[in-house]
Amino acid sequence: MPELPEVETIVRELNQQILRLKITEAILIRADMLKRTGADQRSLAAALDGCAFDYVERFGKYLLFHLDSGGKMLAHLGMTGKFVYCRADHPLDKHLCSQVFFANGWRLDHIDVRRFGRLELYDQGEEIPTLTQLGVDPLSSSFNGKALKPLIYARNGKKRRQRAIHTLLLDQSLLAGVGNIYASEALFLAGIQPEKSAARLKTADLKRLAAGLREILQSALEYGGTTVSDFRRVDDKPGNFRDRLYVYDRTGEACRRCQTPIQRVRVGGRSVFFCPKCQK
DNA sequence: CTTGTGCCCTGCCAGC
DNA sequence: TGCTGGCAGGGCACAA
Repeated sequence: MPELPEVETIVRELNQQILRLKITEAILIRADMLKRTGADQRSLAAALDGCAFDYVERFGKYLLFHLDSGGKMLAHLGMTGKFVYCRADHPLDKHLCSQVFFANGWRLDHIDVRRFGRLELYDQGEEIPTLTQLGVDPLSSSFNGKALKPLIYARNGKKRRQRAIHTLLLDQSLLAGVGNIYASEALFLAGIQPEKSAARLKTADLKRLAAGLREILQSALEYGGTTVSDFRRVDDKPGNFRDRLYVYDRTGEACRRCQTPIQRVRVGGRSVFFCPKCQK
């Protein structure tokens, strides 16, 4: 599942490979992937044909493609989405959702098995509400323990949140880009039990949690992201961070720090992994 | 406002 | 062997 490091990996690769290439044709194959009202099968071609991408940006787990027309294409990869840049005659994937053909004889495929992902088109100057609602980005320079305070205090006032800290880490309006894998990993690095109520966290816990988030996201990025099953880079190759995970998907395996078997629990309907000895 | 639930969708796997 | 049911999950709509 593409989270912050995986999306950042893709964005960097796209910026190296597809900028300023003239788009000869864009085809929407799965019309239901284009989510905004009024969008139909022809909308993608209408927005992209004859243009070129100026640059691609990441906001949390979203990719924002800037067109030289001033228009923008917002993409989310959901659970199983990927962008693959390949020669125009490369075989078609069974789960192809859209294609962008370039004048250099290559194409960019958007492929998504479960179709939890989405594309949205925006005109020049149009506001993108999806992005303005996102919380702080854990790789931004200003990110620290203080930036995590919205996780433990309700939006208006001093009332403390009672929910499990793991659940709050997944809330994109509080913290943008963290998903199930890195929430588990960061809580391990911070030594915090994932079911612990946010109300019981202290300033020192938030400081360790912020440091843990930065560390795990930064190192995952250096390894091109984590592939559990579906994530692929733009060249269709997997990321290399899976072997370095501390707890995620390691039920029963030895903790890398104390050898205690890693446990799996359900928190807020999600599978969460932790070391019962290292995390309190 | 907060919090919880079910839905979207397909591949995979256990069980018969 | 081949079918079936359950499970997985990010984001969103909706309910309480």
